[in-house]
Parts: sequence; structure tokens; C-alpha cells
Amino acid sequence: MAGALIRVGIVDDHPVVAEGTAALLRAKSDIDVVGVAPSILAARAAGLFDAERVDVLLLDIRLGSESGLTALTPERTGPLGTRPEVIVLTAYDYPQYADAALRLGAAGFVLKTAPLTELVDAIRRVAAGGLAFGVRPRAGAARLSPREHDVVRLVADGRTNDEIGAELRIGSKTVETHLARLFERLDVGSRTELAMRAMREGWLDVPAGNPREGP
Amino acid sequence: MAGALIRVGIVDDHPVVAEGTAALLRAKSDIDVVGVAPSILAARAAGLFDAERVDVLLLDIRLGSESGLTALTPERTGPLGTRPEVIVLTAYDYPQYADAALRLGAAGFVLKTAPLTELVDAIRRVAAGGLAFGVRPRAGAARLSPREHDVVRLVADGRTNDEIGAELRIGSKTVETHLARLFERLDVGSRTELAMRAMREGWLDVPAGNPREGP
DNA sequence: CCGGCATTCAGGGATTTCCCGGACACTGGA
DNA sequence: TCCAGTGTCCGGGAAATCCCTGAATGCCGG
Repeated sequence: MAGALIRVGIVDDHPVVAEGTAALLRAKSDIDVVGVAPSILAARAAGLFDAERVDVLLLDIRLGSESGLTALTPERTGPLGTRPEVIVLTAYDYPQYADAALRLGAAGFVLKTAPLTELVDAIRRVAAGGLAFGVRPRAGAARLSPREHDVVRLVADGRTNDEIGAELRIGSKTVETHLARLFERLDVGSRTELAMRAMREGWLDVPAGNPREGP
Repeated sequence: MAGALIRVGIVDDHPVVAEGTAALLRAKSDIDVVGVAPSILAARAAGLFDAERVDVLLLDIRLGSESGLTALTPERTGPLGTRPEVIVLTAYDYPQYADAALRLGAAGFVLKTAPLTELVDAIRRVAAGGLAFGVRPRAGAARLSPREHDVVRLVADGRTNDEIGAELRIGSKTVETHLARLFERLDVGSRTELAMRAMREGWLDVPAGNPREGP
């Protein structure tokens, strides 16, 4: 691949961002933007998930109602090696996003707020077979245990402790224990505060918006 | 101004968006991008708020910690006529944002998700002295009475009914009444759901992020 | 004038949440 | 090995929330 142009695909539902990024990347002599799509579906139809045609795919983590991360799950992308390397883009500097992206097999993570050179560097590094996670490591964000994460997610969905317990197959009293520990560690006083915090800090699987009604 | 180029300034803290928008607008023969800035402060320093130098200013409604809307308050912009016409940009289609922008004297409101032609049309219309609020009127969004808005805001802050009552100088029973009415109208079952809904739909004064800790 | 709406408040009971505990299993270092 | 820390589980009692009913005031527009 050395010497050849880096073939880049862009998936972003904001035309300004997608076309703007494409325009800026085309100005780089070693990068060739081979495709732009507004959704996972369109990207797949355009062959942007085909490693034969695309080297590096820039994926917005927030594509309208669907999460860019879901596109990274193995079932949806086919076996490794048949899809391009993926760099996840996001507007928000939440370490959880970077973690999730890394877990799901992304090769890079770049903030939209970062200077363009950072994105270009990430593309070159990933195209060369490396990784590009230029986000700060943890930023003092609270770490949630798996069970705590489950509870937080359901609390933020408005469930009661009984409903949460039923969903997780544990007693409602246990749910209360998890909540009590979270309250203390996160310095909040109620489930509502916890839910707001979780939403603000991006601890939820789907950062914002529920399926019932989109803007 | 007829016949002359439309001088456009861009304020957006995302370099990709700002530079991308600039690149796309420069391709239009009747538009001249005279400046790009990542913040209100930088924009002011660059003279982008000077009507002598800029005809139309594109302002991101969400500039990191500061809200683009605050830049529209009269105290900060000087008397009308000394600043350019402002088109507010946002990624979220929340009618409240359009309302707020209109109240604060913006001349236009365009979604980042809109096709580029819509932005260009808005720029031309505003440059010609018109308005451009191409957002749908209300989208069935719930209307909150002033008192309900107070209650929702404090609920989303994690307060108890007693605390809310004390803050608003009403009894906690009255707070419960407001909540009961809100629960029914908005079809939610708990204060937590209400708070999440309020945050998602942008009913809070500050859409997201509290001052205690930024990402 | 009168119906509708927003706002205010009360009582009582059912439910949920919150805070105080204790208990067990597991892990990793002293 | 012991033990401190952590994650998970649970119970009792106090507090807050939620649900239902009822009612008073003021304001606006038909």
C-alpha cells in the first residue's frame, strides 16, 4: 500500500461536515476521498465497507437515530479483514466513546473539535496499520462496574427499582444497593441526578434520543 | 449591496465544520468568506461582529461551554445595525432553539443536517434583508407554562419537591400538582423520565453540561 | 357572564426511593 | 495464609414520591 493514495470513505449525516471534511482531505496529496455517505446503509450500498475499495473509513459516532458504534459490531461488518480500518469521529470528548470504539475494533478515535492535522495524522497512521487514539486517557471520569452500568442505563430510562430488578434478574433491594454506591461515589443525591449525569457524560449506550420520537 | 459579494463570517469551534463550511461556500460565486473563528471572543477580535466588514455571520449555537445564543444578547453585540445579520446554526432540530434565536434578533436559523443549498439560500435571503427560519413550526413539542418550566428545570437539577417549593416560594403540594399535570400531558411516569425528556428536548436553559465539570 | 386554563393548596393512602445495616464470594497483595 | 478491597446480594425502617380527590383564586377570550 506504500506509495499509493490512501483511499478514504466518509460516513456522516451532516452534509456540511461530510462534504467539508471531504473537501479538506482532497487537498492532501496522499489522500483520495473515494466516497461519502449519510448513513451506514448508504455507505454499505456505496461499497464503503469494502476493504477492496476503501482503506480508511471515517465514521461519525452519532448518525441521527442510529449509533455509528453499532455499525462496528462484527455481525454487521463481516469478518475482520473484509472491511476497511475505521476511525470513529465524535463531537464529544467522552472517554467512554473511545473505550467503546476500541472494544469494537475501531483503529482510531478523533474528536471533531481537533485540528484538521490531527485527523490527517490519524488517517495516515491507521492506513499504515497503526492505531490513533489521541484522546486523553480518563479525565477523572467515574468508572462503573458492569452491574452499575446496567442499573444506570435502566434508571436513565425511567424504570423503577422493581422493574430494573426484574430486567436484571436481581432483587429490587440489590438495585438499591448499587444505586446507593453510585450515589456516594458520584456525589449525587437522587436517581434523577444520576440519570442526568449519565446522559451528560455519555455513559448511556445511545447518548441521546429515544426511538419513540426523533427531532 | 446588490451585485457585490456577500461577505460571510463563520464562528464554529469545530475546525472541520468551520473550514468545511468555508470551503463549500467559497465555491459559490456570490459569496466571500472573510473570516473564520472558533469562538465568540476570537470572532470579535477578528472583527467578524463588525457590520462594516461582514454582512452575514454564521453562528454555531453550541460553542463548547458557551452558548452561541449568549453572543446575541444586545449588551454583547452593541446596538443593532453595528453588527452583521446572524444566522444561527445547530445540529439539533429543537423548535425552542429557533424561537430563542428569533427572540434574540437572529435573522436566520439553519440545521447543520440540512443540505448545503438550504444554507446558501438562507445566506442570500438574509443578505437581501430577509429572514430565513426554515425550521418546522412546532413539531408537536409540548408547551410548558412558565411555572411548569420552573419546576422542570429544578427537577432536572435533582431537587426534591420540598426544595423546589422553597425555591419557588410555593408549597411542596403545589409542586406535586405541577408534576402530576406534566406527567399526564407528557406521558411520563416519573420525575426522572421528565428530567431526561427535558434534557433531550432542550427545555433547559443550558441544554447540556453543568459548570462543575466540563469534558 | 361564563367556561377554560394556570396557579395555588390540602388530606390520605399506596408505592417507591433512600439510608442504615449485614452477608457472601472473589481477588490480589502483605 | 490472612486480609483488605470490591462487587454482588439482601432486609428493615424512614423519607420522598406518586396517585386520587377536592377546592379556591385570578385571568383571558368568546
